[in-house]
Amino acid sequence: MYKKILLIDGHSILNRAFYGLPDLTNSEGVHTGAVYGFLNILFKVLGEENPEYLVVAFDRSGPTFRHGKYPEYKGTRKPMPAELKEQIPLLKELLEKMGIHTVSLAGFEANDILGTLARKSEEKDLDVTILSGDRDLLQLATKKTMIRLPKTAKGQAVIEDYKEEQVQERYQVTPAQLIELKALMGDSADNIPGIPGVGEKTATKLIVEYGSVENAFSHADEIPQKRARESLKENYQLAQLSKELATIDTNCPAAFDQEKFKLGDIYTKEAYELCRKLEFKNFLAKFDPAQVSENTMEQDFFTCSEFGGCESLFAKAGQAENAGIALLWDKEGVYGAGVALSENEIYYIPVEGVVSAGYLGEKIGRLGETTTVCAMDVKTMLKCAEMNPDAKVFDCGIAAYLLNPLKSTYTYEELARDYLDGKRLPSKEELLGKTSLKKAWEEEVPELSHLACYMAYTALATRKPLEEKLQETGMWKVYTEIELPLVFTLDSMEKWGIQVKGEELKNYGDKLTVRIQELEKLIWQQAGEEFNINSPKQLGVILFEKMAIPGGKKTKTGYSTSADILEKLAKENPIVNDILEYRQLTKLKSTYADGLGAVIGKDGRIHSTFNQTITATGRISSTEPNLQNIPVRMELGRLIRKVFVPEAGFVFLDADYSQIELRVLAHMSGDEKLIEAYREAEDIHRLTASQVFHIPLEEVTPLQRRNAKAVNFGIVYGISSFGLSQDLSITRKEAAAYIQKYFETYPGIKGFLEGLVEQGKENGYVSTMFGRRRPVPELKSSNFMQRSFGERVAMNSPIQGTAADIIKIAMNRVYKRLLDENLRSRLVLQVHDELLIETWKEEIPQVSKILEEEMKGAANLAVELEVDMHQGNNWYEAK
DNA sequence: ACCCTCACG
DNA sequence: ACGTACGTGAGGGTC
Repeated sequence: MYKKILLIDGHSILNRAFYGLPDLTNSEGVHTGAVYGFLNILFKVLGEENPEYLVVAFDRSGPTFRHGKYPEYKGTRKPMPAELKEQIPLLKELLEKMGIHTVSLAGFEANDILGTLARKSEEKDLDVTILSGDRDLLQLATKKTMIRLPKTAKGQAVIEDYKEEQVQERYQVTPAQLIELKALMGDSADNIPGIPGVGEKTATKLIVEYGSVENAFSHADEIPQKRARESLKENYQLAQLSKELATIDTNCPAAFDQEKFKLGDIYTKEAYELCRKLEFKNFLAKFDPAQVSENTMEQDFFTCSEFGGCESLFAKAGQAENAGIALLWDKEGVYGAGVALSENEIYYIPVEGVVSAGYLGEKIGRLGETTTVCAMDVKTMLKCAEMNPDAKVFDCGIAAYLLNPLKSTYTYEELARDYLDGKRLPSKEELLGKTSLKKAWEEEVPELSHLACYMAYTALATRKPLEEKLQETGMWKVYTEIELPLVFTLDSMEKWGIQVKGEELKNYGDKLTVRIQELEKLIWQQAGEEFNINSPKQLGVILFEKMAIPGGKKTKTGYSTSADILEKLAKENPIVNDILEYRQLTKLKSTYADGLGAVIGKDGRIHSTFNQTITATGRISSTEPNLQNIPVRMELGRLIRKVFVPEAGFVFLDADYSQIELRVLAHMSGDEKLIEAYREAEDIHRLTASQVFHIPLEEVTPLQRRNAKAVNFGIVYGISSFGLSQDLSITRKEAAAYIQKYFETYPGIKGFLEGLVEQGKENGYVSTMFGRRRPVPELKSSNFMQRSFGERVAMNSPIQGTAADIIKIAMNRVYKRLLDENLRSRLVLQVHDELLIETWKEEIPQVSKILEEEMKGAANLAVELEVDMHQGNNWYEAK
């Protein structure tokens, strides 16, 4: 049994992986799909071959010796897409971290390196396997050298293997004669010229017969095919050149260093870290050889369970400048806390006896008076630990969100990896698996204490690097002046919640049910059978197949039955109308009547969660339940708002910004005409119509106003003629004409939006007025769709984000004034451009003033910020 | 787990 | 030629 060397054609395999797989990115927008695919193939082959030695060869940029012979060599190649190009250094880094030797050589292609190393390996009596996607390498096949070509056959990844024998079978010639074939045929991919009039069949015949180009030429007169005969005579020199170009140089100066090629342990810690960063979840297990315990900090963890110990721990913490705090809790209770004072003073405090949840909450709350409490999620902590809005806190989750708002989670192990030099900590799942906190606490699972300690440590340790990054990126002010105070504002809103009349909500739901059942019968009758109307699949079949309504396919999974499609069919098909009504009612019933009913607390109020680290633009979001999408546009749905009521003695004051995004656009673009328009207009859409269509204000028709409004929206969304045409049901041409007219009317807008795209391309991110950033990795995509999306995002995010910044500032100010002025009124909801205050009746004038002042004064724009305000005895009336 | 649909700004 | 408006969350169906 001979020892084996595996030689890999790096670019070729990466290339294959890139085009064969969907273009994956990790949550930071780094393209990783090709590297992932490369690893997949690598592991498969390593498993099958079990080589002693391994080398990956790469092409080098710049001309090779072949260009010296033929400058047009490979001249027709398309440039590599940016998503692929950026993965090359990534792959090299990964290979290096796996201890795999890579080679490239100026003036030579990877093929030459592979050929040279293959021959040298054979001389040392090694078996050789070459892994590549490039068939040119088949010329290297021998009895000891096998070429493996990964292929996709019927959707399945398979590898074709070629030794000398298989080449002969497949091509009827020896491996070396493949060069002769190529010399005659040429190769359009490499831009190697062939002999005109000679294709694969003729070339094969000639080489089978004569063995080489030279011999064929010397017997040219004997060639029966006239065209080939004359062409070869005429182009003999060209064929010789092509042969030189096609020949892999097996004597290039690639060093054979057996020691370096030796395959060691590729499952290194460094490789593991990189795989984590790239989010190759499927490979992590492979790379994770007991490194957790090697990297453990657990010797520095202490448990502090006695009352006296806890007292002195918090006393000590109170002297420190910073303390990392992690509270372990869920809806059922508080189980313990982690307290980190330094790298080797990390404590776990289980809830037990006098060390109760209340005790811990109070201690942590107090701590914030003297020491900066660093935590992963301060708002959640505030649910147990009471703190004033002026308490000293640092929220690592929010800091990390600002630095990259595109991630879906901000867990401590990710923060440790990203901000503590790749430090690898075990995740909650790794520590506890699917065990609940409660169960782990009851059974005194030691990993529960580790979890608390790791979290507390990370919160403490990441503070400094996070703060530095925020300073560097110019987001420190956004963090300290907007986001951090907002934690307390939102916490207060969540705690107050909003009162909901459960009885009335139920009645509303029951009324819906009556009508829903009527509609159901009606629809089934018309369809001629009973089916699940809620199933788009079944509905599609009924409408477009059984009833043969013309409307056609849309999605890849079947027929589209979305409202905008159905609306077009409603006129001629009564069933469609009923379906639309049915849809509307079931939505109201399930999501709102039933959905909201299920989350009314024992206090008769709904306590939504306002998430501060979700959106890409800086908006907040609302969950469990979502109170930011309560119906308003349709009257029937709007009625739901009547069940949202203030407590006795209070009324609702609702204040919303008027067209805040358009005003932000006017300000940020500095477009004089639009700014001027806002200064004089009471109806901006109407004025836009008048200016864009060059007609007097009084003559603007409702349709023209509607169109202008749609264009105004479109501009904010990152206009495209297609999107506008869809919205207005007009042709793209017409839509494009509107846009053009708009830009002519407001010349500053066009330049501004283009500038945003430019900035996005140059910096990789766009920014709001206050410095909040949004990365836009899609701008670099070579895919038209993705790039266009990136452009729209670059245009929209600064506008939406600035509006979000402004209302956040207003919320903080309103919240602070309500506190400072000792008012009973309280902020209860935010819906992006709207604030709802549960207002003590006697305080109405004062609260109105506060809302007006703080909302208008939140930002100083070239255009006034306008606020509409209403009051009422429920949310319906107040809107 | 993922898609479709639809509620909001 | 590509096949879209920007930002969310929830419920139901399907696999």
